[in-house]
Amino acid sequence: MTFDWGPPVRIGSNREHKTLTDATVDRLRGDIISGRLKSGAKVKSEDLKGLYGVGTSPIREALFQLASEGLVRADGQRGFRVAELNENELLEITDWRARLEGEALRRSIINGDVNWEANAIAALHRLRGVQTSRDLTRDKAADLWEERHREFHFALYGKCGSPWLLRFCELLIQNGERYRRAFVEYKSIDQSITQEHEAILDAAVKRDHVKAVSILDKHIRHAGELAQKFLEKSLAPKASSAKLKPRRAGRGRTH
Amino acid sequence: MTFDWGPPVRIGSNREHKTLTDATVDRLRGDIISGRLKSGAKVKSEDLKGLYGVGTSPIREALFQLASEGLVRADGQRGFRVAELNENELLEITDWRARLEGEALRRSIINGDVNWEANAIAALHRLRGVQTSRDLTRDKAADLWEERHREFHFALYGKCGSPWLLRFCELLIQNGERYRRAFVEYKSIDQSITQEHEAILDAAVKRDHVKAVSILDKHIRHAGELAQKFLEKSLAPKASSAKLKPRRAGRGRTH
DNA sequence: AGAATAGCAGATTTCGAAATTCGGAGAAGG
DNA sequence: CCTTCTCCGAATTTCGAAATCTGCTATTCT
Repeated sequence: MTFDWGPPVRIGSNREHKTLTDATVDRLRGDIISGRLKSGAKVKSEDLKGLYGVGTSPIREALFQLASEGLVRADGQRGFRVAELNENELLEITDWRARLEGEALRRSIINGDVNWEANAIAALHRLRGVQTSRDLTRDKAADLWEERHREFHFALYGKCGSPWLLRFCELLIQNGERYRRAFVEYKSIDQSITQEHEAILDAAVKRDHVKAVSILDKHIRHAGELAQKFLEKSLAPKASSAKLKPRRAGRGRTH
Repeated sequence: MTFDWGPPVRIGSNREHKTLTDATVDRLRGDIISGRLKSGAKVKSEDLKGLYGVGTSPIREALFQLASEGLVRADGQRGFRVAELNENELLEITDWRARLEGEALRRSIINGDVNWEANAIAALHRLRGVQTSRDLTRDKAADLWEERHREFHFALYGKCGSPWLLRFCELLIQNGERYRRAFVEYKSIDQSITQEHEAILDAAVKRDHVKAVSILDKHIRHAGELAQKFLEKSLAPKASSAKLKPRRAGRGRTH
């Protein structure tokens, strides 16, 4: 009967979709974060209507929601486009992720009970499970790894006791993930990333929040630098491919 | 020609409304923050359609946007309601406001140029201008004071250099303002509040960020405690008025 | 009488089409 | 030849009605 307070904290795909709009939000969000919809691409509701098989309203409603989350920009009465990626924002997101997620982890370690530990352990185990997948470049596999990865992090932060903090982390993680998936070509997961996860969980379960937060900080900045390296490489070097963000997004006028 | 990066940072009422939906968002947000739509109240699109004189779509799109901002909750297929206020959230918002706005102010003082100073001074001057209004309980006057107040704070934070930080501050301020306006019965502005504004601006212009941030911190926690005091008084004491959230909200059916 | 089910009225969600708006192509004028 | 204005097609926004869903009420069965 009593409502949860604080902003709704919901990650990625929820099991039950009561509403067509909800389903569309998740699907669209997934397509943007994963990079299937490219940075800066125009989003034509007409196209999505066909693609997702829903009417105008759910798509439009989803678009407005994602605009508030920073994944999409509403452009006057000129429709919507996928938010542009840029290096400054990556830096900013990485920095705030490190700060806020660090705080969330610290508080969770202080507040967390055995159940919290169990959830985190379970989440890391599930993450290990998809780790072994050979081919993470395939959409399906990458989606799955990222989902488990998010779940692990949020299992860690779950007991921070602050819905707003969780919401902020969620927004940052979501937007940050776009950079990894847009630029980092990971065939298989870097071993050091995996080790960091283990180390964070270990310190967390031992209630050593100083150590845990310190590793998490390194983990996040590490990921940020990796993405940044690729991003620079993509933007700077060969002016030939300068027009990355290839037009191939909108399928309107080929040629 | 080039897009601003980072999430869109827009406060309250924007000058130009290109789209009916945009106008509806601002209007609805105003009605929620000001308390004209009460905490927990059901939001019937049918009612708003009549009240605002627009069709289903703009209202629905606005509702989804506000849901992402935390002012409204979307409830399965059971429609929307104004987000509930509660004491825990007030505490949380106050704490995060102090932290994040403090950081925003610190960075702005470090980055800010003469123009930034000028804007802040001008904003405070405009705030002083409405300060003299006799009757701040009237919607119009309170709306104006709050708008100027927000503008002053944001003028201060404007040079923090971090769109995400600004966005977070914006969300917190918005949601925090609801508590003041729901519970604090301010006939005239407390003198100490006014003095704090002056002191913050003074320290900011003198580039003393330690002092400025310290006063800001006090300012925010001060406002939080004030709201909390009233909130407790409203919730706890007389079970008689247990059904606070008096009906007088919607001016639709004066029965 | 109590519990469970069917039916109904009120709301909400979803659709498809009408009305606006944008941006460019082409004509007219300098 | 360049600029400005007008008109047209494409896309977006907005509306209003049809389809669904929810929660309550009345009815029926045990």
